[in-house]
Amino acid sequence: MAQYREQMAALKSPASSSLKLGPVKIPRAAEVLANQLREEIVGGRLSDGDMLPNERELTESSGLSRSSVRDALRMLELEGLIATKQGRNGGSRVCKPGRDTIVKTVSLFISSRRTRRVSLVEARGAIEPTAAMLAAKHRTDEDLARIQEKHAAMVAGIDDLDRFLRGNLDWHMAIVHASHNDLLIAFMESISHAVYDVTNDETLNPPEVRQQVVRIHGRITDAIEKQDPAEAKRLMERHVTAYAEFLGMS
Amino acid sequence: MAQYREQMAALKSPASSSLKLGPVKIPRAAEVLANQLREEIVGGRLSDGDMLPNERELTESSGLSRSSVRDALRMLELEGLIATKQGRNGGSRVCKPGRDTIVKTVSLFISSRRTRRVSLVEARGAIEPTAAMLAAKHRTDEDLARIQEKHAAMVAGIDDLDRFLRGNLDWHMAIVHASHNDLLIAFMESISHAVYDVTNDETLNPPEVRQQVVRIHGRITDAIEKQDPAEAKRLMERHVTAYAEFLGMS
DNA sequence: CCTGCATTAAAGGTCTAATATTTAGTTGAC
DNA sequence: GTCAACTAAATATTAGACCTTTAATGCAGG
Repeated sequence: MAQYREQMAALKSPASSSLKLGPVKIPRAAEVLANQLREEIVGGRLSDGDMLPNERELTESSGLSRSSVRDALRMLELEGLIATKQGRNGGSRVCKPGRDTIVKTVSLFISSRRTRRVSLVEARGAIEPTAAMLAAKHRTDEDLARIQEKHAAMVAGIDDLDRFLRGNLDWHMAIVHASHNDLLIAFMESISHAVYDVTNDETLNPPEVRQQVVRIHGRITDAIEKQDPAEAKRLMERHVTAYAEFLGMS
Repeated sequence: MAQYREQMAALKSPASSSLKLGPVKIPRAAEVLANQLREEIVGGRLSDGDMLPNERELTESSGLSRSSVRDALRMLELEGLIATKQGRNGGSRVCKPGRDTIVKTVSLFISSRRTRRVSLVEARGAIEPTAAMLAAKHRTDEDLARIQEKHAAMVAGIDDLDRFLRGNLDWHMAIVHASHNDLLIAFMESISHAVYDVTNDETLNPPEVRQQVVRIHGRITDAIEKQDPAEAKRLMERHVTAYAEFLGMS
C-alpha cells in the first residue's frame, strides 16, 4: 500500500520546470494490479491453465484491499485472460482470450456508433475475398462438407427470407472458418451479425437477387472444392461488390 | 436484493422433465446490473454525454450493495461505454466506445495466442487493398497531404531500419484512415503494431526490398492522389502479396 | 465393495460501513 | 477582481463480516 501511495504521489508531483506534458493518467489501485498480473500472463510466466493465487493471498501479497484485488481480477476476466470459478478448489485460472471477446467488443462498437450499412458492407468486402482465397488454399474435407451443407440449406430455404438469410450467413461463416485464420474469423464473426440485421428486409432480397446469389454461391463453392484460390477470390469479390452496389442503389 | 435471490433460485430450480440442457450460466449480481445499464445505453434511452445516476442512487434503486454497483460500472467502463470521473460533479458519463477498446482487445488476442506471422500478414492483405480503394474514393486533401508526408518521411529514412519501418507503418495507417471506414481503421490499428513487431528485423528488410517498397508506395500514393480506386487497390494488393511471398520464402 | 448422504473446508460472492481522496463550486480577505 | 482557503459532493479504497457454492471427506447402509 505504501508503495502504491508513493506511485500516486510521484504522479502528482509538480512539474516545476517548463516541461509541456499531456494530461496525466492517474491509474487506480486495481488497474495497477491488473497490469502487473496481465504482464505475468502475456509475458509467459503464467501460462494457459495455471491457477492464480486466491483472492486472500493476493490481498496479502499486494497490500491492497480485497475489493481492489477483486476489481483487478474482474478486469482480467472481462478481457478474457482468466476464468474464475466459485467454490472449493475454485479460483482464477489463466486462459487464452477467445474470439468471443473480440466479437463482443466490436459488436458494441458497431451498435453504439450506429455504424452505417455501407461501412459494414465495405468491411465485409475487405475480408471475404481473402477468406475465400485462403479457404480454397487450406480447406479440409470437413470444411468443404460444411460449406456445401450450408449452401444446400440456403437453396432449400430460398422462398423463406429467414431461412435464406440464415443459410446465407452460415455459408459465409463456413467459408471464413475454412480459411483457418483466427483473425479473419474473429473480424467476420464480429460484423456478420450486424450485416445480417442490416440486410434483413424483404425489399433488399427480392427473388431475382436471391436466384443470383444462389448461383454465384454455387460457383464459389465449386472453386473452393477444386482448390482454386484465384477463382474463389475473384468470384467472391464480384459477389460482395455486386451486392454492395445493389444496396447502394436501393 | 430479494429480486436477485429469486432469479438465482429460478436458475437453479430442478428441470424435473427430461430436458437436455447445456451448462447453466449463473450471472452475478453485478453482471445483471451491467446488462441492464448496457441495454439502456445501446438501446438509446441514454445517449452520448448523459450522466448515469450516482453510485448511491444506483445502490438504492437497484437494491444491490455499493460494491456490486461499482463492479457493474467498472465493467461498463472497461467496455468503453462510460467514463467515470471522481470528485464533485463527478460520476459516470455515457460515451461511445472508441477504436482503442477494439485495439486493446485484439492486441491481447494476438499476443496471448502467439498468432503466426503469416496470419497477420494475411489479415493485413485482406484489409489494405480495400482500404486503399476507399481512400482513393473518399480522401480529402488533408488525407492526401498526410499520406504524402509519411511517404516522404519513409523515403528520407530508408537507410535507418527504425525510421524506415516507422514511416512504413505511418504511411499504411494514413491510407487506412483516409478510407474513412471506422471498422477498417480499428482492425488495421489492431494488427499494425503486431505486424510492425514481427517485421522489425534487418534480414526481413534488405536494401533492395526497401527500394522496391518505396517505389510501389509512390505509385499507390499517386493513384490515391489521382483518385483512381481500381488502380490503388490493384497496386496495394500486389504490394502486400509480394511482401507476403517474400516473407514466406525467408 | 460401492453407493449415497451428511459434514466440512476452501474458495469466491455479497453486504455494510467507515475513511480517504479528488474536484468543483463558494466565500472571504486583500 | 483575484487568489487562497474552505466546503460539499462525488468516487476510491479499506476493513471485516457473512453468504453461497463446490469439492473432498467420512460414514452408514446396502
